[in-house]
Amino acid sequence: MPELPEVETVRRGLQPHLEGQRIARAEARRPDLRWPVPPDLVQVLTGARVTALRRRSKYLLADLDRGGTLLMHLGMSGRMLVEGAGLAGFHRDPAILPRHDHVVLLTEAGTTITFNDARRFGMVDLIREGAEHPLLAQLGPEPLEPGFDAARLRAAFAGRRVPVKQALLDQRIVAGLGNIYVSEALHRAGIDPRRVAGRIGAQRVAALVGHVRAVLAEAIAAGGSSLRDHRQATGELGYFQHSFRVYDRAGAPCPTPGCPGTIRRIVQSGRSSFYCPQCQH
DNA sequence: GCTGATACCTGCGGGC
DNA sequence: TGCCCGCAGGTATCAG
Repeated sequence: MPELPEVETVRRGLQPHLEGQRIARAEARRPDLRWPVPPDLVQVLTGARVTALRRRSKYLLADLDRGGTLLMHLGMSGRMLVEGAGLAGFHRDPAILPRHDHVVLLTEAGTTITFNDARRFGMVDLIREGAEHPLLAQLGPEPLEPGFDAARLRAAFAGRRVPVKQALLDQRIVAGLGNIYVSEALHRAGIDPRRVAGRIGAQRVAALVGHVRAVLAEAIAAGGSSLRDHRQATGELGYFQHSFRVYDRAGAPCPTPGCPGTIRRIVQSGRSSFYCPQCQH
């Protein structure tokens, strides 16, 4: 499910309920996620106060006052549900099955925070104090921060013979992009997703950087995209899917003014790409 | 080192 | 109505 905008939306929804709160009780109900939940997770979390809730790429990181960090990834179908005190009026979607509640945290304020993931592609792990987690070690720059610029992206593309679509999905090149926003950014930039990454000119790479930033910022402002699974932490829907120009719009007219093209779906590396053959080159 | 294919797991929608 | 198949927002691993 979630790409950077969805994870950031979840983080913002969770922040007031988790940051500064002490975890009164923790439960690890199902340890066999993509990577096994650490056997001491409950012991480490119980009684710890969350000092900060951060995001890095598509990962959520909750720093603990006793040292170490709780690391979470939502995979493709993961959700964070917030229920309990002060949330009157929130009703859990009955389609979210309790049997997929894998990790449950109860804060001292009486709020329950549940990691639910039907497909179990998500993960929950601990970063020990002073250690670096291997999943974070090789991540590229955050696309909304100054470290992501045209020079750096061009250098990362240099010599790469893979299609630009695939290169942008490589989290070592830029962290946080996924299938939806890569298609959207490439359409805005007028770049064919099949174009070889290392053969895109400097000007077009610079434009691409701007479009990546813009599409992510707009999606965050809209609360992310709600397709099959994504909900904000409070259960609300994001609405950026209504702004998709190409994603999941195969057969529709290209939205670029004056373009006579029709959006096409192709498969690259086993995943759908959507683009306009008329205005993306 | 780079690239493409595959696997992981479950739910949903479309076609028959 | 029920069954089967393909597809889905991610990422690590393996073979070539």
